Amino acid sequence: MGEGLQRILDHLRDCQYRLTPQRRLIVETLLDYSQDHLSAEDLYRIVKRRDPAIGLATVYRTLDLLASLAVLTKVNFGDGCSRFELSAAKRYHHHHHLICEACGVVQGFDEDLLGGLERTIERRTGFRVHDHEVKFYGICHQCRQAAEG
Amino acid sequence: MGEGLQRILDHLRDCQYRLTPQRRLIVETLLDYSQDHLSAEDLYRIVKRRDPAIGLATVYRTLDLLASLAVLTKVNFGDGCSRFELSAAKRYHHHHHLICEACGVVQGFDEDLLGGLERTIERRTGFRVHDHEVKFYGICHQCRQAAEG
DNA sequence: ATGGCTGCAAAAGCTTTGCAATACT
DNA sequence: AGTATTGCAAAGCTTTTGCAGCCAT
Repeated sequence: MGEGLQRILDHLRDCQYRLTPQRRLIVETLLDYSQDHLSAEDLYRIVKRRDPAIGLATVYRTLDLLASLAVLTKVNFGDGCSRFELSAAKRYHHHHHLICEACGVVQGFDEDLLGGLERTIERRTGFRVHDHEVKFYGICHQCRQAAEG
Repeated sequence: MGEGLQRILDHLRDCQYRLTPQRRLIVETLLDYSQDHLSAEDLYRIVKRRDPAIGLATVYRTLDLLASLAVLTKVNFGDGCSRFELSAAKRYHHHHHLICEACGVVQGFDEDLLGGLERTIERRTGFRVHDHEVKFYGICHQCRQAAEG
């Protein structure tokens, strides 16, 4: 079993939540697809292959639970549904997204874009910033080649 | 009549769209509330006070139209609906958002945070970036005072 | 036994669509 | 006349909720 999986399951237990087979399966699947940004529906379709009895509501409830424990982060790419990513992916606030307006692919991008800026903002606006999120919209390499070729 | 209003109406006409009373009312209202981030429902409630016959579908269709003409930009603050802002507010890519996690207020914020970065990203990832958007999550001044006071 | 969790189905939002009626050019 | 546009209602989607039954402690 992966170390990340064990850590998440321990965290669930520490917070007094039960480790049901459904929750375990959902967390495992999320880790299997850690590079993607799955929607609830995506995840449901995948876990249903392994446990046909699972219900969509359970998937939603588990995603909410994991988000409330900060295991997952909800992200919205404007395609009509919420998508989720492992919070581990954005440690240090250096995780951002490149969104291709042609094919819709979302690519993670890790770089300290705004280090030190949060304090400047607090001084100027009175907002105490906890987190930030940058989305870049453009055209990915492949779509550009397809358009030119 | 405001200059901004005239410019938008001209733009509509230039693109071969009709200037119906409903569209005119919606654009006027959007300009009146240019500081806010209205949802379709918000806007519907406001314009309905001036024209009780207007339909919600017309509001949605007009918002889509204005967004497709780049007059408006759709933004999502994770509250379950799309909100809109005048694109004029984010000329130069220097318009960002501060979102208070306590009271939900959204404050615009204009500063060149990422100038010059888009080329760096293109060199490193192959993405040609057209636009970007930064959201800062934190606690606003008032909520902090309320918590401390 | 108690309380958490599940699956189903229904309901709730937000948004889109089909269509007949209407208004504009 | 011809076509874009409207308003209504219905449908579509994602997400949430109520509830009876189930499972773990």
